[in-house]
Amino acid sequence: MGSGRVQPRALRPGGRTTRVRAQVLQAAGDVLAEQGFTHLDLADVARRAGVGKTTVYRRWGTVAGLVADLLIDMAEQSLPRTETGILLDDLKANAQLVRRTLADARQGSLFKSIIAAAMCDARAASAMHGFYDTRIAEWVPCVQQAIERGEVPQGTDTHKVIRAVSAPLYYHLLVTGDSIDETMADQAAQAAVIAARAGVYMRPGHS
Amino acid sequence: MGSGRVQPRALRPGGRTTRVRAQVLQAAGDVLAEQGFTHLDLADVARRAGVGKTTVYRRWGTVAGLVADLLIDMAEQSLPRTETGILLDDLKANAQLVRRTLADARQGSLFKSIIAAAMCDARAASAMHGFYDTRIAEWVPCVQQAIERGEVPQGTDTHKVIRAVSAPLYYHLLVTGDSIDETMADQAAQAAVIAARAGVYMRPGHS
DNA sequence: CCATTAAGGGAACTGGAGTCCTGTTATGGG
DNA sequence: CCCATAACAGGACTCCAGTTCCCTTAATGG
Repeated sequence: MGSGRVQPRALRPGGRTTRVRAQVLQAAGDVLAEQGFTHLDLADVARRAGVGKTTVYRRWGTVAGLVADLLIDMAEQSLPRTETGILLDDLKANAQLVRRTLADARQGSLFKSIIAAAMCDARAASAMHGFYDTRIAEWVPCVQQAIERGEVPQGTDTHKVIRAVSAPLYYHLLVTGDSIDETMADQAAQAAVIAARAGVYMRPGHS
Repeated sequence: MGSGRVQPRALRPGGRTTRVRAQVLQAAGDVLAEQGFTHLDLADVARRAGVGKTTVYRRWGTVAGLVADLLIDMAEQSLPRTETGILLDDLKANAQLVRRTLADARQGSLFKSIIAAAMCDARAASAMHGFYDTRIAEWVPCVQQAIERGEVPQGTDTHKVIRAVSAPLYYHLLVTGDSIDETMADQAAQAAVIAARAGVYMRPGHS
């Protein structure tokens, strides 16, 4: 092929491309929060973002693809984590953070839309799994430290403990529509700690 | 208005109407399980049900409306409940029932689609809440009996205990796509019992 | 049985989501 | 500073989900 140096891919992440992505993701988040998953058409997103409709279709293709990219973006924006030195208090802080997120008008609606997308499309689903993996991993050290302090038994599955905190809150969102009160969030943390102490969340292969 | 007796509503629940509903709901469930929420168009449902497209649009109108009616139908089909006399065993049975439902190819996909619908539409959401209310209420007596036996403290919120069993299973479905193993279901039951015994799920106003 | 009228069926119509084509902008290398 | 081209913008086009209109079927009451 003569001089055909196969350029592996000459992407242009500079200026405009990045700006367009930011604008589109912002608009997509707005629409998802305001109108919901089913009312999201890409033309509308493009209009709000002040961007050509073709661009959105070319780069993201489908609603689910857009949600997937939005989740990747969200996962990168890490939230600060408290560290009190007492497992219960750390988990209460986590539970309250989740509660506030789901209670917030914009964030709450946005998460509902994201869940809807994940239930409909495999790509959006795995993006969401990645998002939660990231968020859960941020809080795992709390449990790890509790193990080292002897608060919970050796061989405890740290991820399971963190998941046990959020689970009742998300489930509540699912089965009853109403928002989660602070008491319930604290209860979720308490239940997680008590079960972890009792050795319910042991990794397989530990006594 | 002369002879205008205002007939409150002269519905015809006989033969055909009921049959059409059953056929349409069956088809709707099939499509939701096979194709998912986003790929559900009412014309396709009508074709599968062997029913006129207009009929489906007239009676149910939207995808969400169809899901709502499907949930009402599902809530009516009650499932048998075991009663062992030991709270942990009862809740393990419940957890395994939920696990099997979500693990089943058809049922699992169907539930994902239903959740998607509920996250998009208020009517579908309240239908789903009603469905879960029914299902949870069926298992509440297990906890009530445990209170009477003294297994868990007086003043325990029975509904919260039942919800605590399902919560980790649904959350797992959400956060990681993979199916739920039997160990995890048992753990969910164990955690619920331990937390309930410790008095985490007390109704407000009890010591 | 027959009359009445809910309820269903068929087919043409329509609006907007998604695609395609063509021209324009601005990024990055030299 | 300039060229090559990645990436964007605009508008015409297509196709089908959802609507509308009108006719047919069959449930109900007497």
